[in-house]
Amino acid sequence: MSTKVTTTDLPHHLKPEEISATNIPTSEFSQKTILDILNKKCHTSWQHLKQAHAVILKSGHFQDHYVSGTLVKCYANSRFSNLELALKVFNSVHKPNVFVWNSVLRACLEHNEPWRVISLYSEMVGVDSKPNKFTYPTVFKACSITEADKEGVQVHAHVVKNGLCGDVHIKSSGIQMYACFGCVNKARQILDDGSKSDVICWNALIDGYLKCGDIEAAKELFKSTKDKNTGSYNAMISGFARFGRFEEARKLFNEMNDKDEITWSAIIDGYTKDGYYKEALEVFNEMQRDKIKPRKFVLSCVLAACASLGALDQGIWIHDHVKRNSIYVDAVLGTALVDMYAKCGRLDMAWKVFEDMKMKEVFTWNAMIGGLAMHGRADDAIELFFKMQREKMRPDRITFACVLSACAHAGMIDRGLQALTYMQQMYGIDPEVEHYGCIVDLLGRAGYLAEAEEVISSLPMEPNAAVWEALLGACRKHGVVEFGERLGKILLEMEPENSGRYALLSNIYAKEEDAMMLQK
DNA sequence: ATAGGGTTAG
Repeated sequence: MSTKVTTTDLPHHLKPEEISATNIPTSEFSQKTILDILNKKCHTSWQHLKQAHAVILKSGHFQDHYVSGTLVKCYANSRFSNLELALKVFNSVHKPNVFVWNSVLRACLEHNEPWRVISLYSEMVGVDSKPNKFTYPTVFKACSITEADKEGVQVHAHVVKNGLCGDVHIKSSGIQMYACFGCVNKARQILDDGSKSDVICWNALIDGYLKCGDIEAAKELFKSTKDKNTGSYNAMISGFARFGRFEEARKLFNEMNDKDEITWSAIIDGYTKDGYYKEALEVFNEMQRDKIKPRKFVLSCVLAACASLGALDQGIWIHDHVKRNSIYVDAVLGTALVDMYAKCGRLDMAWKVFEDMKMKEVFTWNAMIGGLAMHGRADDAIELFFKMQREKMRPDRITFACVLSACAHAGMIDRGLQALTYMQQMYGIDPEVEHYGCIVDLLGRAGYLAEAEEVISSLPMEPNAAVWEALLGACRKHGVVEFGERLGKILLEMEPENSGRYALLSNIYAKEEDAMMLQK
């Protein structure tokens, strides 16, 4: 092994002086020692990782694929996890073997770059590095996430060609993938291909049937599954809850002996999605009596319920729980907190959480901008909207809906119309029905009813109920009875089950009565 | 020898 290191051997991020600073005689490092260091120390200490990297380069162990593959994993999975560095290391490996390839594919998947997984996989096949049974679950999953159905089918063909059909890991991820594409029959074929399946394969198909809406097939399969585990129940419960079939969900739930956090959050989330917020909070309390420690999944669901109920006390309790247990506030949990505080009228607290968050995603900004908009603080909302762009966060269609609604609430017609143009020209986002709803609201609130109606009649799509509702609200505000009445009837025809519409319509009549009383 | 699968969410 060569002990000399030239700069061309180096992944760019490691400077020559960082390598020479390692004065330990490299001959003392065997492969086993290096792997030990990588696996034990380098996940938490950046310093250790860089030193180990230097030693690996100096000692020539970099050519050892077992070592370089592990190094790729360390850069991707350590606490400082950095995909770009992992890729740099990978790119400097000469003729990577299948282990190194698998490590880099995994790294991309875990860093939410499924497209990269697919393109690296085709590169891998192109350079004739033969994938093995560890490669395919990662690639199938990447195809599922990106809904790359053509690629997925091809990859499946490779599995067949390589004679790996019988592997249960490949089977379960393949079933999951086909179900994701809506090809539940293909998924079934994989299960029934004659090789052995395990409970995870069965669960994947149960979930597949439920995702495709075939509840009866799922029930049938669940019944015939011999060794059900918690996951089998969880799949059924979340499926039932998704379709609003709470009695059946609850029945299975009650039958279970060992519920895990997923079981609880499946049912809590089901209630929240269907608007049964009180029930969601009750189940959450039940969960605590059962001594299951809630973590971020459940907490985010419960916060959503608190937000909708305006249950500030419960929300604060959850925030305290997060702090007491030093639960990491990721983008989802943080956004749920911001949203809860904002909807409960505590913009100050929402702002504090927002500012303290390290990981903000576009939906985090949306929650804060939307919260400000909701409370009529249009100027602040717009300012935040610009700040977001200064921080290189790209607004999406929801951001613009929030900004438009801020303008509508504050009666800023010109700014609202500007924002709409800006959205199209700067970000190439075509306005959708939700944006037109905001524009109708914007014009209607300010009393430009004819213009608002004009917008509706020139819509490039079918107006939805929210659009008509915005106009109806405006009619009510400005006491235009006949027009409002006509609209109210349109709405009742569109959504007869929505009782809020009756209230709105009756408000219009009430306003008319007031007017008549005044005339007398 | 090393590495991989299903079920919760925004």
